[in-house]
Amino acid sequence: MEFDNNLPIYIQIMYYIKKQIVTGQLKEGDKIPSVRELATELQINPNTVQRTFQELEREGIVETKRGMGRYVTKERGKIMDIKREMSKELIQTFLKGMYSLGFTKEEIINVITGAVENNQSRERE
Amino acid sequence: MEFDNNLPIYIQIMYYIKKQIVTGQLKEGDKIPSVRELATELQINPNTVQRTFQELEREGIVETKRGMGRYVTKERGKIMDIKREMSKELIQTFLKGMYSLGFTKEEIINVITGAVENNQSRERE
Amino acid sequence: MEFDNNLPIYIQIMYYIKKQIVTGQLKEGDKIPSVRELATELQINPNTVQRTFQELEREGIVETKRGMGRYVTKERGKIMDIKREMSKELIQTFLKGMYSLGFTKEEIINVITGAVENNQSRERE
Amino acid sequence: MEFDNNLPIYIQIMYYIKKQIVTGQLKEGDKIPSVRELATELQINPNTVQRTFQELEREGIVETKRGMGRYVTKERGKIMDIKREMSKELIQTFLKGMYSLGFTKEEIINVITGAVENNQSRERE
DNA sequence: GTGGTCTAGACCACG
DNA sequence: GTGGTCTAGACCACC
Repeated sequence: MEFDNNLPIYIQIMYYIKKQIVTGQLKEGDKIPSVRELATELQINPNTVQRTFQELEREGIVETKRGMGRYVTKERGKIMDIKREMSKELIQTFLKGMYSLGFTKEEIINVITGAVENNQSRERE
Repeated sequence: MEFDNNLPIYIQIMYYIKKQIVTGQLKEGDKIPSVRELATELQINPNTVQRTFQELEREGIVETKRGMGRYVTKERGKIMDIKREMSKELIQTFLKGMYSLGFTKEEIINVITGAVENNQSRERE
Repeated sequence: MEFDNNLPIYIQIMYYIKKQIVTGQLKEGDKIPSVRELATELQINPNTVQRTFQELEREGIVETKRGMGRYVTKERGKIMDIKREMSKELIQTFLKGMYSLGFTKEEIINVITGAVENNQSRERE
Repeated sequence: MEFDNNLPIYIQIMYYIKKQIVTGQLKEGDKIPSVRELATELQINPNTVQRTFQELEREGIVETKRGMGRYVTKERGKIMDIKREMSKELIQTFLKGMYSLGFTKEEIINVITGAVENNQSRERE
């Protein structure tokens, strides 16, 4: 995994894990890797991983069982929430940006339809 | 103008000016405000404005005439490039995000069409 | 290190570091001094050093690892590029100047051969 | 004539005129253009031209005859001095740079011989 | 007037 | 500890 220098690493890992949950690669109740494991795997400072997990816990996505590791929350609703929330933010950022560049509604729909059909930006990283 | 605390001020001003150029509020060859002018207008430090302008110049959007101020580049092509580039980046970020959340092409088109028609995120700022 | 008043300090430090890389005093992957270190060592303001490093980074010569310092790029090719680029620029400036003074090719070769053998300008700084 | 943004315009014009003198396009005693003429021709501020001429006068290359305009000095020695001085500076800058990049004497001669024969950097601007 | 550079010192997020 | 950003204020060269 490569990191984007403009974003805090711990945020990027959060996204990484959230995506795994949302797309089902990590299911409800699954154990997630330990701090040390993930740190050596991603070649980063354990403190950074620690911070990632703290944030995920704060959001209620991950739960700690003392001495047994960390687990994805079992609440299905929570997981759906994440997906909805993340997509909503993506959409808003996108639309706000396009509007401020002067694109009209029609243009936006056209441009997205075109991009999706040309499979654009599916590759890359 | 209000600033978002999560993004460097100089980046936000860059966007602000780029948008003005892209949407035609600033035309090719127009003089842009001096460092000191903009600094007092936006209530920020001249150094911060200076940095903004340096970046814009590096991108070839703005040109400096020694002792006479700064001007929007006269190359029309450059301006079109900026618009294309900015929208392309928005689209890629959006699509990449949606795909990685597991959305299909059809879902993406649907969700955007819906959002656009409900006028979402048009207000704000 | 002494600074020439006619050239921005940050440019002079850039050259200084580039030379160290090109001549092998700094090798690929080496850690370079932190902003604060170099600032106190050179008796200049940290902001000035910061600017130097930003420029070097923009040129791809130096890479930042968040919270861990900056490192010379590991790409050997890049380093060779720098040397080639720097010498090419020296040569072009020199030749262009000599030609525009009306020197012929033979005269230029003669004058350089002579100068080199008399060890000119080897001393100084 | 195009100007390099990194060098003061008045310096660039000084070089421009000196070259014309050294290469014989302007001969001893020739009248040089008036401030106004040169300013409109080069599309720059008359103050800038004025400053150019002041500097040239300070160096004894140009003489003012009140009400009659400015003239290239009639002293041949002076003109030879300029050429020698300008070339000497070019050579020193060049050699100092190459040495500090780690080039040896032989390499410098080789590289210059090669460059001269390939007619490099003769074109451009 | 303009932009370019520099200093001094501060605060913050990150690892 | 690290780098990134910002403020405040200064000085300079240039036009």
